Amino acid sequence: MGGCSLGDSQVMAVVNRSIALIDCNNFYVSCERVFDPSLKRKPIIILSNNDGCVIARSQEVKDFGIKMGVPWFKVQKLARYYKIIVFSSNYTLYADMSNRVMKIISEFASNQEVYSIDESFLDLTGFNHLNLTDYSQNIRSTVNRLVGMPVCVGVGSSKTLAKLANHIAKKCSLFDGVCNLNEITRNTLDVLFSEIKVGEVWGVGRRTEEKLAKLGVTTVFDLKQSSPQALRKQFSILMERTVRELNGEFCIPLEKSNPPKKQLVCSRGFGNPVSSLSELSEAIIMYTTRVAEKLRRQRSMTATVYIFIQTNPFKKKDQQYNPGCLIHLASPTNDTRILIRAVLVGLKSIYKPGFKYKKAGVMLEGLLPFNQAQKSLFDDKGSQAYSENLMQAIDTINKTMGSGTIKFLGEGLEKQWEAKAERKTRCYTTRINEIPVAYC
DNA sequence: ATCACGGTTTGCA
DNA sequence: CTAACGTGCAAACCGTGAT
Repeated sequence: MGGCSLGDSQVMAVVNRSIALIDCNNFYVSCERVFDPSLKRKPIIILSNNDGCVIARSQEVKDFGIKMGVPWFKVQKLARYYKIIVFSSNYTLYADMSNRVMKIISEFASNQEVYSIDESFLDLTGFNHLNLTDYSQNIRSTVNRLVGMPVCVGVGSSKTLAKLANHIAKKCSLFDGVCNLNEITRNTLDVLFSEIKVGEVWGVGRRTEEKLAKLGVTTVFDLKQSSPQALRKQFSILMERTVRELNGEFCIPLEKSNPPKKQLVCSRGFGNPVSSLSELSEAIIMYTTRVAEKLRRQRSMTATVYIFIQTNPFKKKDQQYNPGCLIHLASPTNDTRILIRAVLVGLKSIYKPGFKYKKAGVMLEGLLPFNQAQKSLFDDKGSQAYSENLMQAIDTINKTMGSGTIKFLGEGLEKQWEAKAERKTRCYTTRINEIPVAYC
């Protein structure tokens, strides 16, 4: 905090924060467009895993009124009518593009929180001598020039306001991609906020919006004028914070970008329903392998594994059966082989023939840092070291030669159950054999 | 009363 | 021809039994 050099002065100036939220426009769609510019200005849809739901849409598709998250089969005809171009999601490509974008953004401030695959907060407090609107325009053009990714920037004195500002920047072309709420007058702000539905506020979901409506709170302005104390009683501490943040109070600090996860999951629906124990085992082994890789990447150990299998809840006529099984391991591990042994025992205990299973998953809970993992009394130091070296070697080979180069026994090669991805583009940036010839 | 706990709900991207 | 509906987190909330 500047201006505090008056020695014994206890009065600290309350610095008005400047938080920016940089959010990519139609992120998945924009990733595809970077590698095929002919897709620009064309209507594009990206499908979720298993080609199940619509999870990203270009502006043209939003204008057609196709909603986020709708099952693909419900809009397939409409999509054909509008000549919409459809892709399966290519997470490898999107993750790599995200890393590039975040790296560039990180150069614009010392404190960055990567909030999601396409969003990042920056703390621009202390940059107030600059024109932050210009500075934000600079961020936009730099990201666009270096990786071809269009982004919008919202600036406010709290994370909640930065989010809201970003929403405004995206909706009103008047703002030219940057909305800085800190340089808008109080009266204009009130008008602006009374035109935005309260559901747009970060932390207010569908249920909370309904509940707020019953109290007569329907716009952002209404929520901003509400009493934080009163709302805390009816909702929770989160709602109190949200109201305070709307009024410019900085309550929710920026967090570390990659805190180790407390829980790791790998779950997936099947391309075709599965009934046999052998096929379920293959799927569960593959998910266990993936989740164990995540575990080692964040240098953690786990003492429990939870597995589940599920029938299709949308098929009301089918008999439903959704069992799960929590397994406590003798001592914390990150060894894929130990985890596989455990989950197979668990799977056998819950499996029943005669059901059409649609989805399965593996979950690791109560994770602890590798160096804190309490080794069990009878643990043999030699086998511990062997296990660590083996896993490290496998991870390195799979990382450099391509994931799946080394597999664990039982994952299967046929994989009849594997999810559908019939319209996937190439991994342009991460797989040498998928780079288009023209780029070589 | 209060706590720890586990399962459920909510929200987010 | 028909049927076809994601994944991965965190945290609050809430009922329960134990103390």
